[in-house]
Formats: sequence, C-alpha cells, structure tokens
Amino acid sequence: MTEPSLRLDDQVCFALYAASRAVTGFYRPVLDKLGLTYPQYLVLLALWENGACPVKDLGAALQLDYGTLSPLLKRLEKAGLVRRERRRDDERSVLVTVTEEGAALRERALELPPAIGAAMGLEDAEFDQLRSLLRKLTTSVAEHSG
Amino acid sequence: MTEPSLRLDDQVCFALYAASRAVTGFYRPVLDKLGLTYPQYLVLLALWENGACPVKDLGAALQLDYGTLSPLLKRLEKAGLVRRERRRDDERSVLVTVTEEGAALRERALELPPAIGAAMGLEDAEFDQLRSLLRKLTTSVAEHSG
DNA sequence: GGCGATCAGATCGCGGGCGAGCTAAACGTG
DNA sequence: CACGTTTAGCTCGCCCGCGATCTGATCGCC
Repeated sequence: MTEPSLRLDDQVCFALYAASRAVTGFYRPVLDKLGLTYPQYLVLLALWENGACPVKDLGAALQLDYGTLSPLLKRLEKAGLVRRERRRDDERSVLVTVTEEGAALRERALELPPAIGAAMGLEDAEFDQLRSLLRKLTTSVAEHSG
Repeated sequence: MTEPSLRLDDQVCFALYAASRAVTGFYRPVLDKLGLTYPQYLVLLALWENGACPVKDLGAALQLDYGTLSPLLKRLEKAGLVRRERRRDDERSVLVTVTEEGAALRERALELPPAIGAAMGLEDAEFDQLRSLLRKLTTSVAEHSG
C-alpha cells in the first residue's frame, strides 16, 4: 500500500491543464489576426455549425454558463460578428445569429485546424485516440460531479 | 480534397478545453474544503515536492508567468500557507517556502488523486496513455510556438 | 569603476470561468 | 383568473491567464 503520488508531473489533471493552455496559446496569435479570443472562436464554431441558436443551447454545447457567455456575446455583438434578439414567441429566450461579417470570418478560420493539427505532432491514430479519451474523461467526470 | 472540419465536436482543442474545465470543476468542491483554488493547489504540489523554490522555478514548473503567479502567491501568503522572502545573495529573486500550516495541508491533499482517479473512469492503461499523449502534445505545441 | 544589457519580479488592464443573487417571462395548478 | 414555481438570461465579485510596462538588482564589458 504505497502513498498516492502528489508529484506534479504524475497528475493527469496537470497534464490536462498544461496541454489546454499550450494549445490555446498556440491559437492566440492566429486568432488575434481575426480579432477573436479562443472562447469567442469556439462560440463561432458552434454558431457556424448550427446557424442561429439561443444562448441556452450555446451554453449546453460549450459547457459554459451565462456568467461567461453573456459578456462574451456582448463583445461579439459589439464587434459586429453576431446579433442578439429576444424571441417573439418566448421573450425569455435570446436568439444569437451570425452576421454577414461573422459568416465571412468562417472562410479565414478554415486554415486553423490544419495548422494546429500540424503543430500537435501526433499521428492520426494518436489524434483520434486522444480525442476519444478526452471525451470519455469529460463525460465520466461530469457524471461523478452530480 | 475535403474541406477541413470546423465542427466543434471534431476539434481536439475543444475536447481539451472541455475536459480541462470538467476536471477542475470536479476538484473545486473538494479544494474548497481546503480553502484552495485549483491553480493554488498546483503551486502547492510543486512546493511540497521541491521544498522551497524561487518564483521563477515555480513558473517554469507550472508554465505560468509572473502576472499570474505574483498575485496568486500573495494570496497564498495571506492565507498563511506560504512565506515569500528576497534572497540575501540575489535580491532580485524571491524564495517561496511552505509554512507549517501549508505542510499540514499536504496530508489532507493525499486523498485527492485517488478520488479524481476514480471519477475519471479510465483503465490504468488508458490513464497512462492519456497522460503521455498530453505530454507529447504539450511539448510539440510549445516547440511550434517559438 | 561606469554603463548598457539582462534578469527577477511586480503591477495593470482585459477577457475569460464561475458561483451567487437578481429580474422578468412563461407555466401549472387551484 | 391568481399565485407559486420554473426557466432564460443578466450582473457582480473573485480568481485566474497573459501581454505590456515598470522597477531594481546583477552581470558584462570597456
């Protein structure tokens, strides 16, 4: 019965934290040219994919709450990339729509995934493996958080 | 030649971002009981392991800059877990030392890795695989950021 | 010894994340 | 219809992360 390790480099949680920040750090200079931050980019990914969608659904897709999304969306709106309007049929809900300008950004964003893919230095198999392990981890941890 | 995917769920970067936040979210209630935030916990991990160490080395171990570490260490000091003192032999450098109280926290922290390990729901092999993929990813991305 | 370069660290500003507390709209049940 | 409950969203405060800028201390080199 050995004592559990508290070595920093043994912790998957630290590896995760470091990797996540390294990747967003890699995106930063590229996204700067598009005038976006990393979370803003993720929001646009969700919107490009789904067309318009209410704030609630964005939160579900990105696992972010209103405290994060509300100010972020306001900044995207101020930048002219997004519109926010109350639904007529349910005044509680706010529908977020991509503007022309926001849609145009999508073309320039297409170069991002290949660039990051190359920088990651993983084989295709490792890439898929990593993604599926991360998904499994996320859902499992979420279940244990209830 | 297909267009690169911009689907949110295809992006490893998003899987990473979501997993990292899910894990720190899982730690939060447990660390709350110790009066710690997640980055503070990581700093203590590094200090428990190395004994005292200058701010610069902490930054290297955690990949964090002074803008993050300086205020964080001040908060840890105010909480009585850590001491900060200028070195006599090099007045530029600040040595960070764990106090008795900080050292005592280590015992209570020993229960964390098993708990998170269980919540992750990964086999031992997957666990090691994930960690090594994350490390590989981190170093590779860091190299491509120069 | 003097002086520019480098280095350790602090500070500030901004944009996340997130919990807590708030408003207003819609719903549900009598 | 009235009234409590749920729901969507906002705001605020605190703590990261990080770029930029500042201060002092040390080093290198003449």
